[in-house]
Amino acid sequence: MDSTARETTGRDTPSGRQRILDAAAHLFRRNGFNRTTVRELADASGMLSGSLFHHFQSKDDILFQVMQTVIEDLDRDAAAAIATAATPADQLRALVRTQLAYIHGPRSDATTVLVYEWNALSPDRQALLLKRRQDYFARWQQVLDTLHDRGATRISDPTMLRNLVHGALVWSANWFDPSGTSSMDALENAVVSLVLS
Amino acid sequence: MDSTARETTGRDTPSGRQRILDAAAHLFRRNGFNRTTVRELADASGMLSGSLFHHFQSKDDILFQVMQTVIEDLDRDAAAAIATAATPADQLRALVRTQLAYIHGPRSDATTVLVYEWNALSPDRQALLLKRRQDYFARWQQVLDTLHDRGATRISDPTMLRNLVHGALVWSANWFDPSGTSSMDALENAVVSLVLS
DNA sequence: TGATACCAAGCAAGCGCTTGGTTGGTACCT
DNA sequence: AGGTACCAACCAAGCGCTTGCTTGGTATCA
Repeated sequence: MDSTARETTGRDTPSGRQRILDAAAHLFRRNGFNRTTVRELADASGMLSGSLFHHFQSKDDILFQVMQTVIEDLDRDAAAAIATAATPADQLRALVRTQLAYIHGPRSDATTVLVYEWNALSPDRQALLLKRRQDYFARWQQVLDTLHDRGATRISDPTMLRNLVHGALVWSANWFDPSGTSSMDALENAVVSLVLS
Repeated sequence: MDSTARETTGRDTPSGRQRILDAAAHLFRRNGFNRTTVRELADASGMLSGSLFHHFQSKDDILFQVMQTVIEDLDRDAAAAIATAATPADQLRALVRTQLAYIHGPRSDATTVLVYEWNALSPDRQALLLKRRQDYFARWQQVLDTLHDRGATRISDPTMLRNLVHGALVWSANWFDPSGTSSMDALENAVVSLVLS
């Protein structure tokens, strides 16, 4: 499901670079990119602020790396999940499950940062990530188009449906508690049944 | 629908205070609260930075006032919209329409700021707005509970449904263009049909 | 011996906010 | 009617602090 283990030197102790990325995802999510200072980030990574810039060019670059890693992994996992699904309905479910796993699983910090701190990233670096974003949305679009052609969706405009579902999914980061009363399966079922007629 | 005309001295020229609030909503939405400086805000309001603090205690206070105004108006308008609806299904439609009017209408800046800059507000000021937020959600909850009791919804958990729909609605600020090809009526219909079975 | 990873110290710029003062308008008193 | 007092709204300047980032050096290990 993920590839968190990359960028380490030993087998168990994350490298400085990875420690920074993990701490950044966590802090950027909780306090936002601009409210997080390089000193806080260095502190959480177990070093002094100046040492961050041995690993990254700038604070902006750290945000970019966090986002790039997660968007590439998400797109790859989504493609793999679709490939193993037999029917279009199963493909939809696979997409929903993959997205929910990113939003609420071990990569939740980086995923939430990707969605909600997008505007904090400098426009030129946004442009570098845009293609992957479009690729990912194109996978959704194709599945929903197919379902629509077969009359299986309850909304006539597949693009609008994709946007609405995407909103419902990413907003769940703000209210859904995976350890709470309702399970992630229940959430998955609810989202899928929103789409299908 | 709104009460934008308050806080003015003449009939057409907004007071300094209102100019600041309008500019703040616009800038906070486009650049975020923390990336907006008091100098930028003052410039957009036609005064120098120090003069802002004649009208407000702090930059934080400006954000608070923007949010408070819009949340109170939204809650009031939602209550009024429900009151004029005959059936629960009409009440749902009224809620959707009201929310969409705020997200994409003349109050879109302040509404988007309320949703997406919530965490930029200091916790003590968040607490001051929490009751209104809860009141607003309670209106949704009541309508969805009623629909659920009558078997009119397609998801068994009304609270989960409320959260999913809320996400779909607020996310539309990031993609929907009211002046584009698909109208706001189409969006309203899509959201309503997402809920009803 | 050279590369890697970090520390210690601090710089330049920009931040939110404060201060003291000016101005035009309104209310009151005689 | 004219003088006085007051006031909101703003300007001009800058203070104290934090910010992202740089620099020069040191320890470790290949």
